[in-house]
Amino acid sequence: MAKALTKRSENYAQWYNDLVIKADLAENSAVRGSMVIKPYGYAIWEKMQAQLDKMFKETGHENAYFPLFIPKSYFSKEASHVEGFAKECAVVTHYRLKNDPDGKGVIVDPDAKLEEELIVRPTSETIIWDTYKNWIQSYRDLPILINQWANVVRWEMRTRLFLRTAEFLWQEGHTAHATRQEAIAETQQMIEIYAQFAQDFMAMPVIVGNKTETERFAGALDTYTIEALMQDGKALQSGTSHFLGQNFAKAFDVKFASKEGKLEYVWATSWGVSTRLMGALIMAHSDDNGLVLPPKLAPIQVVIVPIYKGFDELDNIRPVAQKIKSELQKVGISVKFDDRDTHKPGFKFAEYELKGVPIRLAMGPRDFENGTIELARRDTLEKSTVPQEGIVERIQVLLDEIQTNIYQKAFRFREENTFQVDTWEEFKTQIEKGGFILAHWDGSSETEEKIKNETKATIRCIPIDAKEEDGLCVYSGKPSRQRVLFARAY
RNA sequence: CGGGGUAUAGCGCAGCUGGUAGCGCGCUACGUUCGGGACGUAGAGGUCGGGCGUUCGAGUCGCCCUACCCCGACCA
Repeated sequence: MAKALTKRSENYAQWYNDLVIKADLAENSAVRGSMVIKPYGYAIWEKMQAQLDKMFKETGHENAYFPLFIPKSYFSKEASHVEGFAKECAVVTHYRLKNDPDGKGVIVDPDAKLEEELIVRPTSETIIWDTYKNWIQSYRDLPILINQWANVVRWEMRTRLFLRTAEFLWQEGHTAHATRQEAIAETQQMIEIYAQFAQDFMAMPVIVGNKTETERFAGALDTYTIEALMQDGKALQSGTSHFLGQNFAKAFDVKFASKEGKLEYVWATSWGVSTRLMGALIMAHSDDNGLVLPPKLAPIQVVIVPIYKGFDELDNIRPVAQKIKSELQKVGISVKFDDRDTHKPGFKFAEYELKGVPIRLAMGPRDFENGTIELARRDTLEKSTVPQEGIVERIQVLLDEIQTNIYQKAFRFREENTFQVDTWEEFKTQIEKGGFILAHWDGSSETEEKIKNETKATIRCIPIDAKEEDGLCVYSGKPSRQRVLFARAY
């Protein structure tokens, strides 16, 4: 009872915060805006990482690592890029401390000032393109398909655990190509990988589309995004893939000799997802009892809780539980047998619900007598008593079923909260209620800006699968050829 | 950066018109419990964010810092 969560209906933001803390995913640190990711939260991130890393490697990418610090001057090479990040950079100006001559503590040694300040990377395009310059001379050196797993720092004004933190973990892919076409194909391939990951592993449906010019990545010619709808009706940008054109190649003078012997600038892409995905995962599925994790990303897929009075009963149960555990492990299912004597079953039930473990097995004396076991699924909270015989197959099937079920639940939610809107009045009313709005837009940044100012809604993306359809802009009444996706966003 | 708030035990909080700090949870020990967050008994734990001032006396009053939180502004 002490751990009761705030209800989603009472205060969604508070619910989210409570959940992150109480499910032991992360906590605020002593440093403003920077979080400590706790072991259980990190375990989920590791599962995400492992799967994404596999998908990147399957598509020919390799991992590398570039420096945390970037010379300040690099940021002045690509104008729009620096403009996008300048206001949120941490800057290293000195390299040494010394004892405060006036008393206690330490001070920054004024004699240890750096010739050129170093920027803690907010993203690595600049240092990577400066490096690629030395790697690329000929078309034979292309493509370069590199990813790095790293931390980055963006000095955000306001932060929220996982969703926006001053320091966060991510991967950033940076590729170099001989042709425009190939770079665009790469950009599209990676957004599709993100979409596939979101849907198949996070059980979270996403809309794939292009950002408008104003919402684009600083320095990109085109930005693809996956947009997910959270339970409170707000959108969460969950991954982006950028076609950078020749902007960075020109800024860092990266040219190659083509087959025809001509010197040409390289074509670039970059793409990334971050620990923000944790926020997406939490908000997409969880309920007032706690986390609901898709089996494919759950650090513990099955937990076995023994119920007993006295150690003789536990001694009966233990071998049966151990046997089930090892049989499940043999087929690749992660299992925890929680035989802690320090907590009662009811406590454990509540705890694993809070932590979103997809399947809970409970076995007591009654089950021991009858050759049964109690099986509870987290997504529906349904309990049933089933025979121990065939439990492995049953669980294998059920894990898949849960994975599918929570995807479908999220998908249904999105469908029920996506609205086609054709008038400005309707738009203003609907945006207050939340959800995705599909509406016509005249394609101008001015209109986009005005809509944002009046409603706080932004164009999340221009969906790539949008069908052509003549219509009138919901704001300006000017002609439009397709609907775009509006929402209020995180 | 604007507006609002908070700072007292590990966490959440109370402490009125000033008199030397308390509650719940958690923690430790022992016992009884154990099929949905157990109970009893006994304990441990606090320079009251920092500084200065008023006062015989400050968690409490005044001033000044600092940090954090919320709402806005900002945010590939």
